[in-house]
This record gives sequence, C-alpha cells and structure tokens, in this order.
Amino acid sequence: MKNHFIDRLRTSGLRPTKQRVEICKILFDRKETFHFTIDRLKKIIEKNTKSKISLATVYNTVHAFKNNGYVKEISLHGNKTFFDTNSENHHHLYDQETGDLLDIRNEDILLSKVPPLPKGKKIKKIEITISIENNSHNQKK
Amino acid sequence: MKNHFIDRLRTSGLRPTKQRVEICKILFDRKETFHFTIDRLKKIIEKNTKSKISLATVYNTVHAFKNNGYVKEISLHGNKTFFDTNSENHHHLYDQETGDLLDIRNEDILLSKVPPLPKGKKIKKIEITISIENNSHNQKK
DNA sequence: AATTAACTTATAATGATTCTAAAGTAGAAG
DNA sequence: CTTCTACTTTAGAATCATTATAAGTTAATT
Repeated sequence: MKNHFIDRLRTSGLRPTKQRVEICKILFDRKETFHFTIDRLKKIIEKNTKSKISLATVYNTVHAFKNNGYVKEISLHGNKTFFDTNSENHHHLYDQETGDLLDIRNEDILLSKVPPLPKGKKIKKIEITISIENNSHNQKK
Repeated sequence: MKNHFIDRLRTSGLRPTKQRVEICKILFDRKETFHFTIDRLKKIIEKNTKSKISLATVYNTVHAFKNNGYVKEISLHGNKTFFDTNSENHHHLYDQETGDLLDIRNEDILLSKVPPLPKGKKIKKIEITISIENNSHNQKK
C-alpha cells in the first residue's frame, strides 16, 4: 500500500509527493519485473491518473530512483534508454524483432571464465545481453 | 595501402570516394582494435586531412561499414553510440571512470550456461560487458 | 568529353534528454 | 493552524545526437 512507498521514498531522502507515489505504484506495485522507457512510463501515469504529468518530473524521479538503487538502467542499442525495476545483478534476453525484453534469472546463466583485469582494477558490474531471433532466420538449406 | 581499401569498398558496393578512403585509413590501417564515436572520428579525419568533412558523410559511411560488417556497434550506457573496428563476435571491458574500452579475447571468457529460450527463437548475438573500477572503491574496513 | 547515378555537403528537422525560471507544495517551526 | 523555507513540479526553451533534405559535385560508364 501507499505507506510502503512513502517509507521507501523517505529513506532515500525523497519527499513523497503525489507524483512520486504515483510513479512508485506503477513501478513497484507488481510481482514481475517491469521494463520501461521514460515516455512509456509517462503515458501509463497519465492514463492511470487521467491527468498530465511533466516529462521533467518523470525524468527526475526515475533518475532519483536509479541513484538510490531502486531501478537499473539497461544498455541496449537504439535511441531510447530502458530501465528495469529489477535492480539486482541480472541479465537479459532481448528480441529485437518484437522489442521484448526478458530477465534472465541468475541460476539460468553462468559465466565460468572472466578475463584478466588491468592492474589495480576490479569488477564493478557484468552485463550480459542475449539477443534472440526467430528460428526461421538463416535456415539451413 | 590505398588499393586494399578500394577493393574492400568495391566488393561492398561502395564507391571509393576520397572521404571513404580517408575513413578506411583511420579505421582499418592499424594493428589494434579501434573504438570510436562518430564525432571523435570526424575530428581525427579533419586533423589528418586538414580539411572539413560533413558530419552526414561520417554517419553515412560508418553505417555503410556497419551494414557490410566492417564495424560493430557497441551497447554502452550514455548518450553516444560507440563503434568497434573489431567486427568479430567478442566482448568488452569497460572502465567508466576513464572511459577506456578494451576488447576481451574470446579465449579469455566463457559462458558455460545459457537460459532456455522462448519457443521458436534462437540466439542471434551475445554481448557481455564487464565494467571495472579501481580497487580502492568499497574497500574492506 | 557527355551522361547519370551515386555521393558529399550544409543545413534543417527530429527526437531524446536536460535546463531554467516561475509557481506550487510538504514539512518544520512557531 | 499559519508562516516560512526549501524542495518540487511544471511548461517551455535549450541542447545534443542523429537523420532527412535538397542542391551541388564527382566517379564511372558511354
């Protein structure tokens, strides 16, 4: 419920405004991971509340959530930036044909060898994206 | 030398213009892999030739090379698109602090388990990016 | 050399993201 | 409960990367 989000915002130093709570509802009030772009999120908010929200507010709030570790930015080709409400370390299956983006569970993937790192450096993050396509592509003749 | 590039362009159906040959020299006349953004490439060309080149030409040519498999687009966070003259299947080490981007050789990395794919889909491409940072971050107390 | 399709160019258009400055609101203090 | 202040939201302008356009230029063919 609402209080849950308010606590979450407070502990991040964010004032629980009407807009932020509304965004929280959409992003975090769900079982499944949610992948979104800023403008899609904006459209959903406006449909849900039947009122306008400023684009800048959506950007600011999502970035605040990102900085506080509630959402994660995803690297994909293309012009728009995607975010993911699953901020744990995990990976993605991406279908460029349909635009579908699916989380890969940690137990479903295993990187068993990593390269030597430059002196004085350590791993900060590993991102694996597996792009998929229909079986019919490049079929054997 | 020059003829090498001209052949390479011809076999891709690209006319070997002055500008394209110049871009070829910068991209392919080197031992090491080269990672670049469009505007950095433009600056290098202008420095080398001491004359201007149109931004649109750089974009068009790099995209033509991409479509012909001479360069590869790299997914990284951030606003600018990076390209890589190593168009083989390979992966990257990325140091966000310095902006350094290094190729990982195929024998230095091993993905030993991949997730189940949706029905009728197959793997098209796998991209792994390992972000690194200085050892001094989050040091044990 | 003449012809033509491909190419380069400068500039305009677009689209995503960020900035700005003014008006609104949450929370603290009285 | 009112006042005050700092934080927020907002609309619109500004910016940045990229793509489109239309006019002039060039490579290759005759």
